[in-house]
Amino acid sequence: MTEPVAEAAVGDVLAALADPTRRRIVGALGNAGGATATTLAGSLPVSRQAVVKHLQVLEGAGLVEGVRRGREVRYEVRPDPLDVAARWLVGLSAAWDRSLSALKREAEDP
Amino acid sequence: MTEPVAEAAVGDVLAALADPTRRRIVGALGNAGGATATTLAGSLPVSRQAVVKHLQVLEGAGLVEGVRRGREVRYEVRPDPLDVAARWLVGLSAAWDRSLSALKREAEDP
DNA sequence: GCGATGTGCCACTCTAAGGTTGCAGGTCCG
DNA sequence: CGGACCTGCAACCTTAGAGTGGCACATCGC
Repeated sequence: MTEPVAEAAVGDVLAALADPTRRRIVGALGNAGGATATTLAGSLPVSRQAVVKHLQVLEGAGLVEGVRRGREVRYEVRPDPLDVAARWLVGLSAAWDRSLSALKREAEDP
Repeated sequence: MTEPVAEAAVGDVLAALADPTRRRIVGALGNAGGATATTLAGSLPVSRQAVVKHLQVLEGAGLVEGVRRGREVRYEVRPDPLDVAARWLVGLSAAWDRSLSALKREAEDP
């Protein structure tokens, strides 16, 4: 029985990406190649502090990382946890497919 | 610019899978090949009604489907939305990698 | 028919997540 | 130095969601 990935870490990533605002944040961070919380708040319908909270959640999931540069904090994207979560989803899907085909076999050939 | 998948549907799947109890439910449903809410509640630390609510959320995301058979409702797993969500994650990861390598190029070769 | 079993729905509680405002503390620049 | 700018922290509000209990209704087996 292979234990592929840490389930809790995947849970953190899924929970982080479950929020629409956070998905917009990671999207903006992705194609801008990094930004500050203040800048992000400018193109979002929420306040700077709300963005900061979201960035902390994302950082907790390992999806972004803040780097202090002078008086500002630049947040960058960190793709590794995404790969882990994607692999987990694919693995689950494969397990389901196996289970479903097994059921089908059993139903058609008792 | 390809718009690969419906963002809202992916959000539903991620939100559904963000809850640990729901992950346990889909796991149990996966390797059991279907079960009823009452049966599931037997192997979970929550009540039957809580399981029913979770199953409704999962059904709303298209991850499971309930089939009535007599007086009981058997819930089965539906892997398609999982694939969609997995593809979305992979696509996002790829976009980030592109963005990161572009930044790196720019930094090393101005 | 009748009891046992399973489901559906309603009202209710409680906690945590998302959001806001206000203020204090660093940091850059004229 | 002193103002302008950005961040960090704390208190607070509001609502969605996770969970429970209770009761009515349908269905199977005897």
